[in-house]
Amino acid sequence: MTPPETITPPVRVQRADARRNRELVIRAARKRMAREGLEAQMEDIARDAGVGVGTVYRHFSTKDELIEALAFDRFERLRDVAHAALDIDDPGAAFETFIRESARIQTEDRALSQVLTSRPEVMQPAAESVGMLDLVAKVLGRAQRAGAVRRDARPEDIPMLMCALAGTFKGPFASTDRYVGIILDGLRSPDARRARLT
Amino acid sequence: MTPPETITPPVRVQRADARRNRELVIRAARKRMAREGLEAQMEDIARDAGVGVGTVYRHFSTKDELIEALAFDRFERLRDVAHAALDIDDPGAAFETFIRESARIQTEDRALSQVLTSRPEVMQPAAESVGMLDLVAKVLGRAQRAGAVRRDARPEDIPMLMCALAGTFKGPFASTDRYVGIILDGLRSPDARRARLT
DNA sequence: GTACAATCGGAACCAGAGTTCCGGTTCCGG
DNA sequence: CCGGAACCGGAACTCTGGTTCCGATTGTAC
Repeated sequence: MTPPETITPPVRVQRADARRNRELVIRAARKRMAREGLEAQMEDIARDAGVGVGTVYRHFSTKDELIEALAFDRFERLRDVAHAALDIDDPGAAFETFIRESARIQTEDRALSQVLTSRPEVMQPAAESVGMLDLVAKVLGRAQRAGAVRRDARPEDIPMLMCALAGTFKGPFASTDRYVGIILDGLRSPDARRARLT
Repeated sequence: MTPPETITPPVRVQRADARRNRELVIRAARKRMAREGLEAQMEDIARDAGVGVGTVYRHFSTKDELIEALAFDRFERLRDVAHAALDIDDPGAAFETFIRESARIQTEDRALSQVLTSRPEVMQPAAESVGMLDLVAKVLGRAQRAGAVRRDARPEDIPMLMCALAGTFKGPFASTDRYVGIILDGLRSPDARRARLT
């Protein structure tokens, strides 16, 4: 029997500078990609983070892996938004808040909207990891039962429509709020829409 | 005075094979790009057309130029759709037809939707060359005056919303018709929507 | 039929962006 | 403090895909 104390814990604790640099890289990547989208360059990200490209690759062995990490991160935020919506009493208002808030998050992050529209292989696992579809189904179902949203809307429609909105942010004069409003009206149940006008 | 007959007409008539090849290239490019989007490769296009890359470049001195040519082409089709819509008597139906038909055209051509969502510098001249905005304004205005479409919709919204739809075609289970329907409902005037339900 | 200019084909070239590599540096346990 | 493993930086490499070049070919005017 080897004495127990010689068994080094298999999880090597990361060196402090490594941990710090990883954080710097993530922060820089988030900022760059929010502005420039997925085509932001590794070189630039590294420079912003104040490290060399090599360091970036030590932490994320590939650009896609970095993108994926950021995507997961964003979806956690979306999950929080959904949870917050579920805390709102009025189901219709909850739904609207959820949609508007998610749209805002996308507006602020070009990379996210690109992942949504053209990287299903990245988006799906990220969405799944936070149980996004279930959450959406909850928010939507509640609004439908309350008669605020049309019956024939399906949970999968929501991400799809978010994708759709994602496309519009680049246009010369896109006022996303207007489009969100139009889509919300399109999603409303006829009754709800009529009620809104009084 | 030089004898008039020696003055060669400045417009050199293109050789027959050149004209034919140009057509082949365009056709091949259209097909490839409809399927694969803007990232379709010159090499592949050339192969499909049965010519060498050099030949492609003789006719379109750059990939962007080729893309532009195809875009112009597509916009001509959209213009025709708009004209056809203007021939429909019922303004509301005309509007709906126009939207649905344009959406269909986009569904069938990935490159077009990519140009719409991420190449304003290509799209704008193309749209302008066929007077797209005016046409849209006409179709929309008529529907609005007839009370079929909400008053606060603006002509620029339409291309924007088309852009939006363009984003959704790639998703795993996108039934574009549903989304077009939702957006149409969102665009309808409350009266029109109510009337629809009876 | 001939000549010559336009055209063609595709190998070679080039630029950009991701990725690798390794000598130098830094943290950390003893 | 010291030794060495972990980590860093960034020059160099690679791979991809657009673009160029030029000898061979082909259409057309005479």
